[in-house]
Parts: sequence; C-alpha cells; structure tokens
Amino acid sequence: MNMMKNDVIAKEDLKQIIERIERLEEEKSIIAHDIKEVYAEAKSKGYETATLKDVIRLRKQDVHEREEKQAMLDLYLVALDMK
Amino acid sequence: MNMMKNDVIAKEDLKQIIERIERLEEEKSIIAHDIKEVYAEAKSKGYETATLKDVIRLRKQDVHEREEKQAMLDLYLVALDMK
Amino acid sequence: MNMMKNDVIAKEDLKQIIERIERLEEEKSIIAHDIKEVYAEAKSKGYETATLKDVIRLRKQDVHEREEKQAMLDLYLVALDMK
Amino acid sequence: MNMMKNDVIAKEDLKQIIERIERLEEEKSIIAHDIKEVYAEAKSKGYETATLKDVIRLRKQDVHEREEKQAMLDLYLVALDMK
DNA sequence: ACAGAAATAAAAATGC
DNA sequence: GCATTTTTATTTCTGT
Repeated sequence: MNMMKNDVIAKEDLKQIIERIERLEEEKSIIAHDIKEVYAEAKSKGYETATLKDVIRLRKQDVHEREEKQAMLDLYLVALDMK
Repeated sequence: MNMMKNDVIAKEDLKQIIERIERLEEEKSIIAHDIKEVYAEAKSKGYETATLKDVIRLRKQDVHEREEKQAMLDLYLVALDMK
Repeated sequence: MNMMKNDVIAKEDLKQIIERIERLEEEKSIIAHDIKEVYAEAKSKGYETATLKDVIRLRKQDVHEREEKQAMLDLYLVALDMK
Repeated sequence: MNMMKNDVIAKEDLKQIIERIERLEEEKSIIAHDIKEVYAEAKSKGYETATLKDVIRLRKQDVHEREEKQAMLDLYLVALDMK
C-alpha cells in the first residue's frame, strides 16, 4: 500500500487515471444538469418537484425488500404499542 | 402548490416525465459506478484513493481561487500560532 | 464578506471560536460513543441493531406531516397505476 | 438474527432501550445545532465558515500524519506538473 | 443572498 | 485487512 510513496510515480500513468476520472465526472455533471432541466420543464407544466422526487424515491425501493423489512418492523411496533 | 391536487393529472404526461428522469438517473449512477472502478483499479496499482481525490479537488479549483483560499487559511493559522 | 481578508485577525477572538467548536465536537463524539454502547448492549440481549434503527427512524417522522405528504403522493401513484 | 422474531419481546425492556437512544440522539443533535450557531455567529463577525472548518480539520490531524499526507500529495502534483 | 432541506461525497465502523 | 455498509460532512438545490 505504501509502495507509491517510495517509488517514482509513473507520470503518464497517473495523468491518465486523473484524466479518466475527470472525464467521467464531467459526463456525470452533464447528466445532473439534464435532470435539472427535466424538473424545470415539469414544474413549468404545473408539477411539483418535491412530489415528483418522492415518486422517484419510492419507485426505487425494491418492493420485496420493503415487505421483508416491514414484517420485522411491525413486530417491534406492536411491542411498542405504536400499532 | 395545490393546483395539481384539484386537477386531473395527465397520466401519460406524468409517466413520461418520471421515466425520463429515471433513465437519466440510471445513466448517472452507471457513471458513478465507473468512477468507483477507476479508483479501485488505481488502488490495485498502488495509488492512494484519498490522494487521488485530493488532486482532483485541487484541479477543480482554479489557480486564483486556490491561492485566495490558501492565503485566508494562512492568515488564520498565523493568528493561531500554527504557522 | 471579504472583510477578514484585509484586516488583521483578532487572535484571541479567533482562538475562542475555534476552541468553542472543538469543545462542542468533543462532546458530540462522546455522545456518539454512548449511543454505540447502547446498541452494543442491546445486541448482546438479542435485539437487532438494524431494526432498532428502523424503529427510531420511524418514530422521528412527525405523524401529521407523514399523512399530508402521503395524500399528495397517493394522487401521483394512482395516476401512475402504482396503487 | 431471527431469535427475537420467535420470542415474545420484552416490551418494557425494548421501550427503555429505544428511549435511551432517542434521548442521546436528541442531545447529540442539540450539540450539532450549537456548533452550527457558533459558525453562524462567526460568519456574522466576518469569519469564513469554510476556512474555520479547514483550521479545525488541520488541528485534528496530528503533525506527523499531516506531513505524510502532504508529502504524498506533493509527489502526485509534481508528477502532474502542477507543482 | 441566505437559511434550511435534500442529495452526494467522504470518512468511519463493522463483518468477513 | 479488505470490502461493504453506515454515519458524518460537504455540497447542491429550493424557497424566501
């Protein structure tokens, strides 16, 4: 792990790694920008950004996982008189 | 805020918006994953992830901004006898 | 906003600010440690950490707020045939 | 993992655990809030939050560690002709 | 422009 | 000790 510390760093190799990451981050930020545009457009049609985001979030959760988690959770809620 | 609540929501329109966002988010997360892979690969070659991130961060700031920030930090450090 | 940059920094004042923050952060990390201990103790009695955390999270949500949010969300879900 | 699922949960015991954690988390969040206030107050006096955080971070690292980190960073920067 | 909330990134802890 | 998951910190976004 500390190999690089004592070695000469392979300049070209490092440069390539850095530039690859920077290119990917650039692409990522372009997409983030695109997403913002979609929200802005939706908002101008009368949709609420916050609720659209809620829907997206909810759809992301895998249904099966949600049910499994719920089963155990219910048990605890009953024990706490919250259900 | 409550306009949509009282209107009929244009189902197909909403669906398209949601799906467009989801597609873009999917692309974004693939790229995020690619970035992680580059770091992992770099690590396996002996580079330190934390330092690579430091470099990326430095390169993102432009030179002038970086100098300003450092100048301010130095000022504080001197005041605290840390420099 | 850039006032401090051109002024001499009031050394004692800065020192006090820094030390106040450091003291608070120290307190915070002691409490974080205490929380970890409670979980560890609970775990040793047979409780699942993950589920305890779920319960804590759920109780944090204000019930009223949850219902309000749900009402609007339902509308969208119906529109999307998810409900 | 599933032991608790098949047992009767000791209601009072569980309640106490949950409430103990909640009390500690409440304390923790009060302190977090206090810290924010200190930063806000400092900001209103003309200090820069970002720089204060830099100082705190530097003081947290011990000298040796800081030097090691900087040495590694310099190595990378030199290889990239950034220094 | 700023405060507050949400999302992302970084750091820390846990389990293997 | 590494890798995955959780927690914390930073950044970004949104509404005022």
